[in-house]
Formats: sequence, C-alpha cells, structure tokens
Amino acid sequence: MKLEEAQDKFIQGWGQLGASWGINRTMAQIQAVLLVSPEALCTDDIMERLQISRGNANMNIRELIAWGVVYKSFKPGDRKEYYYAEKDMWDLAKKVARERKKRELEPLNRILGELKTVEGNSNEVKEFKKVVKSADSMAKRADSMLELVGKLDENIFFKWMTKGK
Amino acid sequence: MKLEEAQDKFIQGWGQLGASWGINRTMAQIQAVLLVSPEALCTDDIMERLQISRGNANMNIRELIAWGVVYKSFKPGDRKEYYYAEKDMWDLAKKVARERKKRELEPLNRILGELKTVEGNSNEVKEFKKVVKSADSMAKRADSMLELVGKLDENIFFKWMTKGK
DNA sequence: TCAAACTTTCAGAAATAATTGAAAATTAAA
DNA sequence: TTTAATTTTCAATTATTTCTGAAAGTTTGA
Repeated sequence: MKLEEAQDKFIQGWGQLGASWGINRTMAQIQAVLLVSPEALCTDDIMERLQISRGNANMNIRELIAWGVVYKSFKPGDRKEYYYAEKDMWDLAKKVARERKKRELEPLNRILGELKTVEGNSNEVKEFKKVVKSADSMAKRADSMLELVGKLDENIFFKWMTKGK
Repeated sequence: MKLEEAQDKFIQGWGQLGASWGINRTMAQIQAVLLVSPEALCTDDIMERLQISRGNANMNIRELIAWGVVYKSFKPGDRKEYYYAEKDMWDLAKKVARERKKRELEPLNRILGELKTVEGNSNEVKEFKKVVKSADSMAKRADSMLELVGKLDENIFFKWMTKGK
C-alpha cells in the first residue's frame, strides 16, 4: 500500500472511531492528519488535506487544543500558527478519558445528588432510591477507575496484568 | 421532591448522559424509564411515559435488548411483550463497555492491521508506521483494560484500590 | 498609524440522524 | 383456517448537528 493511501485510510478510520465516541468526525480527522504528519501544520494545510472550510478547521482545531491533545507552535519569521498532535497515544486516551469524565460524570453526579431528597416511603420510592444509589455508586466507581488508570499507568504490576497477546 | 418529578429528572439526566456517549437519547431514556419502574412495562406504557411513537419505541427497545441491558418478559394470559432493565449498574457498565469494544475497537484493529503493509522507507513512512504501531498498542491496551474490568470486578484487591470516599 | 497577514465568529445552507405513522408482517387463540 | 392483537418495517417528515464563507476582529511590522 502507498503511503498517501494508507494515511487516508487511517484518517478515515480515526474519524469513524471519533464519530462513534460522540466526537465530531472532522475533529477526529484533523487530529489524525496531525498525528501522521512529521511536522506541525498550519490551518491552510489542514483545510487542503481534508477539503474543509476555514471556519470549520478553525473551530475544530480550537476544540482539540481545549481537549489538550493538540498544541500550537510558531515558526520564526512566520506569523501563522502551526499545530501538532500529542503522539503518545496512551496519554491521548488518558486525556480524553479525563475530559469526558469532567463533561459527563460530573453533571450526572450533580443530578443524582439532588435526587436523594425525594420524599415518601412507598414501594416505588424505595425502588427509585435504590436505582439512584446504584447509579451513584457506579458513577463513583467509574470515576475512581479513571483515576486509577492515570495513577497505575507506570506501575509494573499493572503492566503485567494488562500485557498479553 | 416528589417521586414523579425526581423520576423525570433522572430520565432526562440519563438521556443526556447517553447522548454524550453517542447513544440515541430516546434509547437511554427508555432504559431509564425501565430502571425506575418496579414492574416490567409494555410498549404502550413507554410510548405514553415518553410521548413517543410506536415505531420509535419499538426500534429503541430492540436496540436495548441487542445491547443486553433490557430483557423481555411475558405475563400469563397476555399476548403483549413486557420489558425490564438490568438493574445492576456495574453490570450495565460492563455490558456497554463490551458492546462498544466490539463495535468500535474491532473495526479500528482491522484497519490498523491493513496499514502495516505500507511500502517505503522515507521519513514520512517511518513516522506513519510509528503512529500506526502506537495506535495499535493503545487499542490493545484499552482492550485488555476492559477485559480486566470484567475479571477483576470481584477481586478484593481491586475493590480496595478503587474504593474511596 | 496604517495595512497586510492571519484568526475568529456566526447566520444561513447542507448534511446527518431521529421520529412518525400507517401499512405490512407476524403471532396465537378460536 | 380466520381474525384480532401485537410487533416490525420504512418512506416521508422533522429535528439536530455540522459546515461554509464572508465579514469582523486581532496582531504585527513598517
């Protein structure tokens, strides 16, 4: 397979993965373009490679930077901003996990907290409280799991557990 | 807070969470309705509670069953199908993780496998191979992590690590 | 200060996804 | 069988998300 073709497949595949994770497809594709590029690229490079508009490119690049998976750089004697991707994929996964946790688990926790004040003693109320408590403990567990991933990342025992064919 | 109100908040919040996970909002809401209901419900109950059409209800119930998080049941002397939700939330999370793994990680792995056949020796090709390899190992790592979650679930050491305030 | 180079914004257009509702298919009791 | 109850399908509609492109905003160097 030729390089260009392989890169395109990677870009498409990565975009697809992003889409199914609820991340805008173009955003994932821009990240993929930066991942496969040895040097930092400017907005025009990205617009050209993906055939997208300036506005679209700009918005999604901002978003990637906000997620902490793409960085800016500057070239001396050039006014343009250049962008490059975090290439440590595990670090990437951790950052995405952290960002999602912030955006999704926290709002859920807030709601679940409020719901504990439900009044009454009927069967339905008891059932409901059980569900809320269960959701709450799941959220906490998911939360500490994500923490764990970050912390245990370098731990030799963890590496041993997760290594394998 | 009154029960009905609390249930509605839970249903909305759960739908929201589902949406940000790339799961159809209605699908998540149906699951929430079943979660807070002490008895199994039929299609009409769900249509009424969420004010949605029969087609919509049917499609999303099917999908929930396919994910393995909702089950059918039958009442004697009644032809209707009744549905109830898996209420063990941790089990739920595991099932969702497994399903997503199947739907998303596997396609990525297939593509990454193909991409190893890229030809050439240039700097760009080397860079590209590095990215592919890195993505591949991240995918494998995520994969074994999900495996681990399932296996360690009952493990006391793991519980100790993840327990917290 | 001005003007060129570049970035950001955002209203409207286009693309995508979800939903409806009624018809078709299926099921099971009589 | 037949028929009534129920589930499934799907073309058309509606809602949501994403994208465009041009105008407005910002920055930098002369």
